[in-house]
Amino acid sequence: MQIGPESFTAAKAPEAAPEWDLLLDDVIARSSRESERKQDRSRRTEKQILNAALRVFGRDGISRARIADIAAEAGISTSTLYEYYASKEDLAYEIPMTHLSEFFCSYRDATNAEMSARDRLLIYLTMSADYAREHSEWARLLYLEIWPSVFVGETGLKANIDDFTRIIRHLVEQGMDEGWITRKANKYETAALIVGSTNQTIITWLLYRKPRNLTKAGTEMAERIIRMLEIEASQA
Amino acid sequence: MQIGPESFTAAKAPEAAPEWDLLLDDVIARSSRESERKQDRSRRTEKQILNAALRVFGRDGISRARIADIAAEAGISTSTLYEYYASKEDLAYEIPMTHLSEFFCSYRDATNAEMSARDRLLIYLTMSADYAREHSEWARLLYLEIWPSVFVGETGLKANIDDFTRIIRHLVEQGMDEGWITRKANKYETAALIVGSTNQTIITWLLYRKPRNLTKAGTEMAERIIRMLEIEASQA
DNA sequence: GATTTTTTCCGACTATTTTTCGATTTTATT
DNA sequence: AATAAAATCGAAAAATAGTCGGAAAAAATC
Repeated sequence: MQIGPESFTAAKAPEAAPEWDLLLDDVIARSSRESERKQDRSRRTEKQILNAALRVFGRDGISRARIADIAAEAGISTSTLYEYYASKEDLAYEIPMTHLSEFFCSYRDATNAEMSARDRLLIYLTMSADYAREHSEWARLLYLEIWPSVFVGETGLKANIDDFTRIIRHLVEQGMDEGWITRKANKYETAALIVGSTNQTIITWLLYRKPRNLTKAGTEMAERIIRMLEIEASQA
Repeated sequence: MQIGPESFTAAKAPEAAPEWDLLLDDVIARSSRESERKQDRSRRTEKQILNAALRVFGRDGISRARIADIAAEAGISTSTLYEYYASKEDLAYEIPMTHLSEFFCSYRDATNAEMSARDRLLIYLTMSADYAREHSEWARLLYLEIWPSVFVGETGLKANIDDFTRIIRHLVEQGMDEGWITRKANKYETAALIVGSTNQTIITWLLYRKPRNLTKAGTEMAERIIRMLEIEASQA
């Protein structure tokens, strides 16, 4: 039995809702960082750089992409680019942020604490796949180059990527409370199963454009995993 | 009904065994390539380069690693290294081959066509995780840097990585024949679920060294997936 | 609205790393 | 031992990343 702030609250069920909202708010706050630039002009430049970087990185991959190309694509000189980002790596790791933030926001808009964890998980996985389809250049960068990178740990992006799986772990816990996810299996293992299956579907599509319809494949995969978890939990 | 060599064989069951062996032989043949060097001296150099590259890439990652460091580690000049590999990228993509070949061989030794597909799948997944633990530098390179890379498609390595999942797809088909994998779900989807879950476990371990015991985690994950597939198939 | 301060931008430069090439050494062949 | 072939290396070129001081633009102050 743990001693903590929750010990003094009356019931557990009513507590779940605000806790979920707090998690999402926390995640969104961390992923959306305001520009520190003073002039409109340079906030525009900032966006131009990020857009150009997304295009060039998406086309050439991080290692093959050249800073000079990105600067040219953004319509500025290379030295100006260095005014904004200390290195190519820094720039690369900055890109996923913006979209991740947008994704988390649209996910928050699409759900609310009254929904069951089961539905929220289904929506989360479905939206992940669909968002990757809609923003395939960004997804290429995130899923194929940055997520698995050894060095994410050294950047501010790490927390954002961890948040992606933290949400799933949280939903797994709620799923256990709701009774459709077994408590016999380790929650981290369950989360790995969910994340891994979904990401594999997305990655395969990014690399081979198979299956053709990622939205459909993502939804089917999500529905199947949830169904399998339910059946598993219903067994003795 | 397809017309082909198999049409003239008597039964289908006896055919399954050689088919499996052929697949494995094919995979192993593709992954193990002999050196084309004429002198012993340079076959030694070749190995020194690959060993050095594994260490340096594993430590620094592909993009940060420097050719000069690898050459120094191998005890040769950088220009000699270029005599062997046309570029850093070429070198990086050559490394996974040797170990993949070794993995496929030890997998073949650990199984035989008399075993059920269920057991062969269990062993495959368990051995994958265990092999990654034993060769963590190599695994880092393969799982975190090369497998997801956009450019694997342009190299000879692509076929070897595809083989890794091809074996799983083949086992899924046999699992359907054996009746413990449902035919209602797409076999590619089932394979994605299996590969994704397993890889996610390995990748998490490589990045965070969690869970502590990868061999145990890999085995548990494999057993759980198979159990879930069995339950799924047993449902109406 | 002129001047001062801050912010942004760029050209020219340096530093680092990759890659090439011809000369040299080593090994195999006769 | 002479010759050919294979392998190695040092030095220099090519490519790319990254720095710096001052000009230009914008904002703030008077």
